[in-house]
Amino acid sequence: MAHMSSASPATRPRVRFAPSPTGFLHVGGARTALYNWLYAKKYDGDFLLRVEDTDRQRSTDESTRAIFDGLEWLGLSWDEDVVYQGANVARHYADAHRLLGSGAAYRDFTPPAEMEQRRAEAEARGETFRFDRGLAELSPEETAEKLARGEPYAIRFKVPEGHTEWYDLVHERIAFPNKDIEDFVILRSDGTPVYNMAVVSDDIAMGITLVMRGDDHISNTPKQILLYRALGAEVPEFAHVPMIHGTDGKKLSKRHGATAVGDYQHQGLLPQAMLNFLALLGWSPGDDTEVMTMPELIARFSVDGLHKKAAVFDPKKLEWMNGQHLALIPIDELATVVAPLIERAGLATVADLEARHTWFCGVLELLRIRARLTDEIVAQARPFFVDAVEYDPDAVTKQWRDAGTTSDILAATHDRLASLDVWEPAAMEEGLRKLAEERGISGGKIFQPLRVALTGLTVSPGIFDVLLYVGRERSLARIGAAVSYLRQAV
RNA sequence: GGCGGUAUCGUCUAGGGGACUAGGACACAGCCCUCUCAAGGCUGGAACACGGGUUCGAAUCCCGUUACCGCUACCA
Repeated sequence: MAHMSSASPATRPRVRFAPSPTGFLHVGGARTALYNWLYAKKYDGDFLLRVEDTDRQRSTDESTRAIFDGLEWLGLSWDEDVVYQGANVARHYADAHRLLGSGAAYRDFTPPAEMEQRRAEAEARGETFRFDRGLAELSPEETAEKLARGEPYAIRFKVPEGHTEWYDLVHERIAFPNKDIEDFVILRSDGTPVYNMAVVSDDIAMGITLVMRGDDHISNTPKQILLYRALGAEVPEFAHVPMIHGTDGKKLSKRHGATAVGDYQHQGLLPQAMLNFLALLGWSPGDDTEVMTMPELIARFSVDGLHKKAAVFDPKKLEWMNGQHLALIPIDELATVVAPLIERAGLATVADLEARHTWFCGVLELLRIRARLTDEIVAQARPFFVDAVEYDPDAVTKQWRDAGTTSDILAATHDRLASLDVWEPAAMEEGLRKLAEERGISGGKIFQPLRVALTGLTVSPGIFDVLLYVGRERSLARIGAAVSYLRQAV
């Protein structure tokens, strides 16, 4: 679409994210919010939040809270006050009546039950039900009569002849013949607004310049454009982004595992990794770049890179992405994120970690490269915090098979380390390699049993780093304890 | 059913007429590195849905078919 410049907006853009508070913040919603947020940041616009709570049956305060929490965790902060759609029903009502007054809409006295019956009958005959304006729109006399009798009525929009089209920022031109659009209800007979009416009324009031939302709204768009025009308002730009599917190609749902962003937060994901991953699910910078920080994402984001095709959510790649960000994040920042988790695991208090900040960061440096989730960091941090380790049975059978020779080697290892002048990796390695040479065994024959003695496990960071961060006293004590344990076992 | 949307490795994608024997990433397999595990490096298998056009030439443009998705409510 050469004639549309989607590269940058002419006026200060105002975009919005408009979730219904009927559940938790879904990854699909989070991504829509992200794209809107990115767009606002990129072009120095406003990112507004509107809670579409007009469905009183399904909307809950708990959901509203969960959506706020999710957005806050992700760092997708919004401008201005949150708009609650339910607070604007008076305006929606007034706008619907304005349309009635101008002749763009009409009263429909048909009881909902009758409409339903007609629909069912048509279906029973195997026909496609078509709404018949001729049956719904009454003459002025009939209308006046029913009005006088106080009969309830809904207000329907009178869809004009012709066709409705727009240049979607992701799909380019989309057109609908108006004959395929029924005269839709904009105000129910109980006086409450229907979705399309509320959305358009609110978007106009909020000064929204670009409506970026899921492509499940494509068929609502012509109705909304018609409403803008009938209301005499400027039609905003539209960008319909694709859906996110589960691994079976179906719309993402609970069956596909975690779909709420809160679940990922609790699984040990970094918000920037979640955002980076989500950004790439429906958008591409145009080259092979994948791992990006938020500033990079803002700099590179463009609606031109938005995709048309639904993407499948791959948790494996999300984890990989998190691993990349774990390696990228400034260590102090990581310490801030992990410290509360360490405390929750009962290993140390946040205050304690602050007091030993340098040491703590050193431990994190050791673990971050090996972990994909912050939870894994916490699990692997255990040996650095506890007083005595528990021996993993598998580790014992694998590395301590022969208790006699193992205890012998560990005892020698203990003495060699204890004789060191300085407690630092280079000296440790030199001493232990020399010991191995003297005994005519490989280094691994010393390092592996030692690893079990220090951590209780078969896997850990480099053994000299473990010795360094566990510290001289505790290391020697643990090795001694292992020797006793093995001698007792003999 | 009607209308609309979409269609490149298993998955995320690059590609916008010749640079494509189709590139990268995740996952998978092997190798290297190595005290274990990761990380990292290297290698490998793996895709243009199908059929017609347009063109000297199509993954790229057009049409159709198929498949999938969405909408079709006095839900949002």
